[in-house]
Amino acid sequence: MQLKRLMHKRMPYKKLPRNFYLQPTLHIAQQLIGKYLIRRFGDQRLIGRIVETEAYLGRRDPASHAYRGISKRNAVMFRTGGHAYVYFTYGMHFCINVVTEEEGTGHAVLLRALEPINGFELMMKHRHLTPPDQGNRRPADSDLINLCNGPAKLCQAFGIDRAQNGTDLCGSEIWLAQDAVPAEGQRKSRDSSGKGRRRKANPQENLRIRRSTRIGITSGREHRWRFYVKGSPFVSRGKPVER
DNA sequence: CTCTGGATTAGCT
DNA sequence: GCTAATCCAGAGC
Repeated sequence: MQLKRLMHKRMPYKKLPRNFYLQPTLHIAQQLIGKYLIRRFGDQRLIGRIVETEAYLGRRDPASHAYRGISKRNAVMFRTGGHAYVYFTYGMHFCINVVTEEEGTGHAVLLRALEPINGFELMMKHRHLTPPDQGNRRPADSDLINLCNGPAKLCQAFGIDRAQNGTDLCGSEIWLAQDAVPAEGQRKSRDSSGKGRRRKANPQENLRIRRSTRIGITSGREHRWRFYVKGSPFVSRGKPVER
C-alpha cells in the first residue's frame, strides 16, 4: 500500500481559538476529527492529523477520571477548555486529553490516534523505531502506521509526558489547528456555471466519520462517544466494547 | 496502611 | 487469541 497522502504539502494551519474548546464536548470530539495536533519541538514541528477521539463527560460519566470530582491527579480537567490533561497509566504509558467547556465541568476529549503528517524521523526516534544504521531510509509503511495509532503511542511519538500536563493549547508549545481555508467571500470562482453547487469550506468534507462505543471501558453502560475516520489505517486497533 | 485494577502496548502462542 | 510489564490513584480497612 502506498501512503502517498503522507507527503507533506506546505499548507497554512490555523490555531484553534479558545472559543472552540468551550463548545459542547461531544460536538468537539467529532469536530476534532480531521484537525491537527502540532508540537513545536526544537526547531521543527511534529504534526499529526486526528483520526480518532473519545469524549469523557465529567461528573456524570463513570468512565471519566473526573467522575468523583476534583483531585490532585485530575485537577487540570477542571480548568477552562483548551488545556492539555496528560495522565499516566498502566505503569508506563501517557495519554493526552483536550479539556473542554467551562471551568469546573471536568469534561475532556481523549486523542486516540493520529495520521503522521510531519516529523516522521523524530516521531520514530521517540518511539524507538529508528534502526541505528539506516537513518536516511524512508520509513516502512508499517512503521508509519505504528507511530501514532493509539493514545499512548501518539504521546510517545510527540514526546508528551507529565511535563506537558496542564499545557495551555492556546500557547506556542502544543496546539491544535485546522487547515486554513479561504473565507466564503474570498473565493475566486464566481461559480456562474449554473450548477448551483455551493462548495462549503468544510475541512471534514472528505472524511467518513463514524462513531462507536469507547474502547477499554469496562464499567457501567457504555456510550457511543468514540469518533473515528472509517477506513483509515491510522486508527487504533482497540475493539469497541459491545454489551 | 494494603490492595486492586486501569481511557495500554508489545510480544508471543 | 493471551498476558507481562510497571506505577499509582482511589478504595477499603
